Amino acid sequence: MGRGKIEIKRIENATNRQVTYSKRRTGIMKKARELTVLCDAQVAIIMFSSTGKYHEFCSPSTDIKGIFDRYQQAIGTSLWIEQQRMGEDLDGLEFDELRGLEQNVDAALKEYHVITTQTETYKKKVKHSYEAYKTLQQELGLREEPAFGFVDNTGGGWDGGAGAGAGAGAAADMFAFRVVPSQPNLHGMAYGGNHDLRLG
Amino acid sequence: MGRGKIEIKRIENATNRQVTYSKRRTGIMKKARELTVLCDAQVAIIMFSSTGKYHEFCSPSTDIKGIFDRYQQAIGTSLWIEQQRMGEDLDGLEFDELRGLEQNVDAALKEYHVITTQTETYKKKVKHSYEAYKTLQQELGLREEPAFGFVDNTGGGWDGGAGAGAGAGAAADMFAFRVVPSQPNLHGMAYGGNHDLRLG
DNA sequence: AGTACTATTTATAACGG
DNA sequence: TCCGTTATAAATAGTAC
Repeated sequence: MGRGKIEIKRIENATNRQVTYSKRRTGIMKKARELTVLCDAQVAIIMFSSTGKYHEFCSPSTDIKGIFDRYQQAIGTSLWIEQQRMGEDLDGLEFDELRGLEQNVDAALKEYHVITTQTETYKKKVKHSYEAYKTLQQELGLREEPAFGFVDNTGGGWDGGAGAGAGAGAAADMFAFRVVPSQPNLHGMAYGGNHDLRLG
Repeated sequence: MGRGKIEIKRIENATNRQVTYSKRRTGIMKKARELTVLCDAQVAIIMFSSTGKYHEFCSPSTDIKGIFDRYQQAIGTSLWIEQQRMGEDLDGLEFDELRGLEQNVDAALKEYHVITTQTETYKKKVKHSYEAYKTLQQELGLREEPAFGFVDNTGGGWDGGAGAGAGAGAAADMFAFRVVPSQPNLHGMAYGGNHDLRLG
């Protein structure tokens, strides 16, 4: 699709690589959007360029987290079935332990969510500001259709996923962010609280 | 791109919709693969058809979970910075509480991981069987290049993500699966264990 | 880092097993 | 539902701004 045919192998020239990345990223995002509309499908795409910038696409009426959750559940269900089969050869103890721990973790997540709520209020303010800014930016001449979750971190700001329904989705994001181990911004910060989680 | 131009709107005929989904899914997956090779990018794609079937693509040397984690971290870092800024208007208490809870949840995850290890052994066996099967299938005539994480749940089986480096990644998947709320297969199963998580 | 311009290559809609 | 064929629409490599 171009003046000449190209081999599918790493483009060594960094500039050309970046240009091709931009063009093809746009193409894939468009295809994804068409697929969701034509075929009533849910699609989530995350991309990181070789320079570390990320871009995303997400079907309307949901967000990346929502689709990833659904994916985990789809994978998890078959995993669990496999494990049940294998469990026939085991004494079943570790599954009981897993279930017990799951209850504890779930309870922890609930408490975590409650405490996060207050912070959510402020998070939403940032998000709404950013979205207002994005809307304005679009009205000033961008042809790209709204109502889709394109995101460009070049703006240095917030997740601009337009389809994301604020509320619970935002809270879930917050948690997922928290659980990521070794969150760099936490280092060197004093902790004075004293929450003792005793669950179950 | 076809005998006639089509409007980008939902295809009402279910059969045609499914056919178009299959064709265009293949096209997007191919484009994604080319992008990863040409531009040295990381790409993760999750799709759900209108009938609920899922398909995925993932760059080599990682898995969907890994890319999603990176995405969360990329999003999360800017979130955290925003929150630090907003924190100047607050007394900082909820951040301390969050940090404390994070420590507890992290500790819970560690213990969870330990107990999961035993089960991992069996999970890997399933995975390796599946990969062996896939390899054989490819050698028997499929032209599709290996070394990419295409997955088709139609096979009713395991995540075929070839690039996934077993070990820790698999454990992380296991946890994520567990934490998904309302995991249907857990209902109606007795729990006899008694793990009391007391952390911090 | 976009945008615009084409000659080409590629994807795919419609149709037939 | 999936595979092959073919005319056509779309994407894009190369290029210059």
